[in-house]
Amino acid sequence: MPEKTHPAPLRLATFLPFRLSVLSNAVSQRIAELYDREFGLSIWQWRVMAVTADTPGISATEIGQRTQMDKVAVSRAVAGLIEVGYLERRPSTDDARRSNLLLTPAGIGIYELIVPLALAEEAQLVSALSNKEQSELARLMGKLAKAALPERDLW
Amino acid sequence: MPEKTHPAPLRLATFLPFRLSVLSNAVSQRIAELYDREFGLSIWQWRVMAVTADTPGISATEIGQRTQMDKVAVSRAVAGLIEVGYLERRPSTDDARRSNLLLTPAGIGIYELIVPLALAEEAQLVSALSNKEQSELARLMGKLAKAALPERDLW
DNA sequence: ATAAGATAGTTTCATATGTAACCAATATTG
DNA sequence: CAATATTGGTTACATATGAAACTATCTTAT
Repeated sequence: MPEKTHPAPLRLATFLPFRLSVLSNAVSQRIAELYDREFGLSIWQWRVMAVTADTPGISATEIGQRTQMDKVAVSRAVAGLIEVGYLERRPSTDDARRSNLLLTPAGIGIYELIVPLALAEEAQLVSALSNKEQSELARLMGKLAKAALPERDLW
Repeated sequence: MPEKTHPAPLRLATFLPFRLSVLSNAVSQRIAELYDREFGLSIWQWRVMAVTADTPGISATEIGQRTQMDKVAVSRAVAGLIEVGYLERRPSTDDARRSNLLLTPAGIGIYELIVPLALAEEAQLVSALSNKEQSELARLMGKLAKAALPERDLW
């Protein structure tokens, strides 16, 4: 006689999507608070600054790809940064739809202020892990990311 | 003569908070779409159902603790679930402020439909990892979580 | 050269979300 | 046993966010 089939167990606390979400939220919130409190920046604005610092003259679309932000979010973040004078928009000469985006000197100043704080925050976070564990985590996350969004290739 | 001090490098693509956020969002979005498309449920409603299934008679506050949702989010998710008939609210006899929450038979039915799908989604996600890698990931995430939110203890 | 897409980016609108104010009930304190 | 503080939970309001519509420019095909 067959056993009664038990419904498969699902404990939220061990369910990967849940754990990932909670962990990510906790981390994001911590650093978001830092950016906001100290510099009045949203996380989105910070991301835009980071890629723009890395690639001056980048376009909004490219920013979207690099940061995984949709174009509306990019548009808003860019507008806000221009508003406060951290970003400059230059019309592209060869395509009038595009703009080339650059950090202003003020933006660069802020950026260089934030970077060490952000890295320190990250360092504190991962300080619970050994170096080997850190790189292992990075590797596993990479694999997961590939499984979760095979279309886009990120890292 | 001292070297010019270079600003510390920060590449978004290797910055843990960023990677975590992108990965978590990608995963959450996939499963959110599943819950919504097939059952008209939000992720928050699903979480509430999951812990209520696990602990019938649970209170809203306890749900908040177990799911890391704030009380407003819990309130709204509960209201929605009652609305569609998946959840029942019973006034607690010993404390008139509390309610005891239970899945209705309909709610249980839906829950048992969702569980295998959710587990399958998770399984597909982690299928890129060996068993050893999976448990290692879980372990490392646990450590990180402890570092990121030492106050609350989750897992 | 021109019509029919496609692309870059912004604006609009509807919904989701978080914070603070709030109500009711219980617990605490003098 | 009042007065006060605390807790469980909801409501109201202000802001954030995403989808779709829109504008302007560029590309492609005829």
